[in-house]
Amino acid sequence: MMRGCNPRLQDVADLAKVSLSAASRILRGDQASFSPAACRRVAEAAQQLGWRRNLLVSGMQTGRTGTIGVVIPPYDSFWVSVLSGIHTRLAQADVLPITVWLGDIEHMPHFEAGEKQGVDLMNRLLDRRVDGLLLWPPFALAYTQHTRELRDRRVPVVMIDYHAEQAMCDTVTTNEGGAMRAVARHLHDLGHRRIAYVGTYETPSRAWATERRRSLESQLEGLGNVSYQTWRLNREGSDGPAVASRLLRSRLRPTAVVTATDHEAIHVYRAAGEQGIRIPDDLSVVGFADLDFAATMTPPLTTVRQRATEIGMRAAAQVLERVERPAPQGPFLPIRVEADLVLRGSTGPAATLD
Amino acid sequence: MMRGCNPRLQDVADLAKVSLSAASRILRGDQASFSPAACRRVAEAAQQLGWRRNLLVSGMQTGRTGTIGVVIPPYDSFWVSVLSGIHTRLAQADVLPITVWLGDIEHMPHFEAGEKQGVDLMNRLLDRRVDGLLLWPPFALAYTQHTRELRDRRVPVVMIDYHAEQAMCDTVTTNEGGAMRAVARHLHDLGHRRIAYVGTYETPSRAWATERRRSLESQLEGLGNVSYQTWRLNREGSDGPAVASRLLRSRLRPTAVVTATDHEAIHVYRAAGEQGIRIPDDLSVVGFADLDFAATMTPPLTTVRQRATEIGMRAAAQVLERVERPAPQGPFLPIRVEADLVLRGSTGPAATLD
DNA sequence: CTGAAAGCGCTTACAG
DNA sequence: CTGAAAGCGCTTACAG
Repeated sequence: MMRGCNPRLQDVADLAKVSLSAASRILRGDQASFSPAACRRVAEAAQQLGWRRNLLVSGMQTGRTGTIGVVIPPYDSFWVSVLSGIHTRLAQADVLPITVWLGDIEHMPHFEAGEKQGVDLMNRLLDRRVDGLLLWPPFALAYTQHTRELRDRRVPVVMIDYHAEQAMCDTVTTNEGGAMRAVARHLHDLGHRRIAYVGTYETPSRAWATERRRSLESQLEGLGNVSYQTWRLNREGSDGPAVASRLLRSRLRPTAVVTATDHEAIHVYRAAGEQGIRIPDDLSVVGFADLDFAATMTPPLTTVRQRATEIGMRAAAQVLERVERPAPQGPFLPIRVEADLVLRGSTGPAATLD
Repeated sequence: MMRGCNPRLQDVADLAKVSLSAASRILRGDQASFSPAACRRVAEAAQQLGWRRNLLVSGMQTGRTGTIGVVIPPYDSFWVSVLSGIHTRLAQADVLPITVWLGDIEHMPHFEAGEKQGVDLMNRLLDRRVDGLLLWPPFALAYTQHTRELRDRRVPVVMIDYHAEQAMCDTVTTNEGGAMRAVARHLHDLGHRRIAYVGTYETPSRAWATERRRSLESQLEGLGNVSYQTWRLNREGSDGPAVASRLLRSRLRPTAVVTATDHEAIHVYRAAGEQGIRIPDDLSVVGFADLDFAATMTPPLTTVRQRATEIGMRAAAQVLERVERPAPQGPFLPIRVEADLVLRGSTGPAATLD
C-alpha cells in the first residue's frame, strides 16, 4: 500500500502487476525488453498514482543528481545576465542550478570571499552531490588551493571571468585584448593622447582586472605617442569618488578615461560634474560591461558590451560537457567570448591640448 | 576499503574501530551514549579521511533535504534584494536555495507563467524533495490550481507579493494600503487635486497590482475633492511610452502621476520630457518599489521603498517555520511588511490650476 | 554503552 | 521477455 504522500515505485509495480525491477526499467525507457501490454499498464499505473521518480534516490544510485552548483550572486546586471544564460542552458538539459553566495548582496561592491567560508560553501554544494560547479572569481583561489577537500572530489568546475597561468579547470572569459584594442583605437582615432585608466584593486583571484588593465596598456603602447596613467581603487572600492576627483585635478589632466567597469565610470561622471568638466567636450569616458544603467547615464556611456548571456550559456554548456565526458586532469579549455565596443555619447574628439 | 572518491561512513567506522551505527550516531551528535574514547576516534577518523555526510542519502532517510525551492528570478533590483534576504535567512539555518525560473530574464518585463510550464517547474523541484517552496506571483495560479500534483505533496509554500481571498498558503506582501495612504497624503498636502495612476495589466495572479491601485483609489476618495483617473498598460507592458504620452496630453492633464512601479515612472519622465513638461514644476511623479535607478533619475524619483530584504527574510523564515511545524490545512499567515515613502525631487507643489 | 539488522526508494547486474 | 536479489550510503528502532 501507499504510505506517506508520495507513491513509490513499488505501488506502481503492484498496480501494473509487474515486478519492481520491471517497472523501474520500463519507466526508464527500456520498453524494448518488455511486452507492449506491460509497458502500457506501467505507464497507466504511474500516471494514475501520480508517481514521480525520487531524484534523491536515483541520484544516489547513478551518481548523477542533475544539479549544478552555481556560486554566483546576482551582483549587477552583468552577473544577472550570466545567471540567465546559465539557467537557460541548464534548463535545456533538464538540470537544476543550486545558486549560493556569501554575504549580503547590498554590501557587496567589491566582495572577496574569505577562503574558509568559500570552501565551506562549496562543500555544502558538494555534500548535495551536485554534478558540477560554476564559480565566479572570488572563489577561484579557495577552489584551487583546497585540493584535498574540493578538487579530489572530482567534480568538474568551470570558472567565469578567471584565467590562471596554471589552469586547474575550464574557464570562460571575455576577450579582454580584443575589447581593449577597439577601445584604444577608438580613443586614438578621436585624437586622444593623454589617457587614464581607473582600475579596481587587483588580487590574484581578480585576474580579469589585471588582464583588462594590461590589455589597455599594451594596446596603447602599440599605438605610440600616448601618455598613459593608471589609477586604482582600494580593496573595497570605497575611494572611487576620491580617486576620480584627484584624477581630474591632476596636473596633466587626461582627455580620456577608461574605467575597469561601468561602476567606476559613475564616479568619473560625478567628479567631472563637480569640477565643471563637460563630457564628452572636455573629457571622454569609456566604461566596461554595458551594465543596465550605462545607456541611461547623461550622456549615455560609451562602453564595452560583454556578452553576458553567451558567457553564461557557454559556461553551462561546458560544465555539462565535462559531466558527460570527465577530464579531471585536463587539458582545460580557456573559452574566450568576444565583446563589442558600443559607441554612445560619452566619447568625442579630444579637446585641443592646453 | 574506500571506493570512488568520497569516503563512506563505513570507512570511518572501520578506521575508528566502531560499528557503522555507532559512527553514524556519534557523528550526528549523540556523544552521550558513547565512550569519550570512541567519540574521539570517530571524530579523528572522519577528519582524517575527509568524510562528509552524503546529504542525498540522509535526505532520503530523514525526509529532510535542507533545500528550499525558490521560483523567483532576479528580475529587477527589488527581486534581487528579495532573493538576497532569502539567501541570508536560509544560510542561517544551513539550508540551500534551489532557484529556478522560466524564460529569459532579458525578455521578462511582464512575465506570466504558462500554467503547464509552471507546474512542470515546481514538480522538478519537488522531485528533488525540496523541503519547501517560495514562489513569486506568476506561479500563484499554477500552484493553487494543481492540487493533486502540487498541494497534495504536502510541501509548505510561501508566496511573495500575492494575496488571495481564499488563502492556500502563507503569504508575504507589502502593506499597500499603508503605503498608498502616505502617497495620497503627500500629494494632497502639496495641493494636488487631479491625480492619475498608471497601472500594469491586472491578472488574478498579479493581485498586488489590483490591490495597489485600489489602495490609492480608496485613499484618495477618503481625502475628497480629488479627481482621479486610472490608466493601464497592456499585458506585456509594451505600450508604456504610448500610455504615458496620451496621459499627459489628456484634456484635463493631471498635476500628479502615481505609477504602479518605478518602471512605469520612466515612461512618464520620458513623455514629459518630450512634451516639455517639467518635473516637478508642472508635474509630480511618484513611483513604487525604489528600484536601484530611482535615486539617480533626473530628478530623483519620489517613491515608495519596499523593504525587499525584509520581505525575503520573512518569507524564508516562515517557510522554515512550516517545515519545522507543518500546518497543511492552515490557518495561513498573511504577513504584511511595511513600506516607506521616500521623498525626492520628483514631487512638488501643484502648479496653479489652469 | 554498543552492534546486528532492517529499511529508505530506487537501480542494476544476474539468472532464468 | 521478466523477476529475485544485491546494493547505493546512510539512519533508526531494537536487542543485548
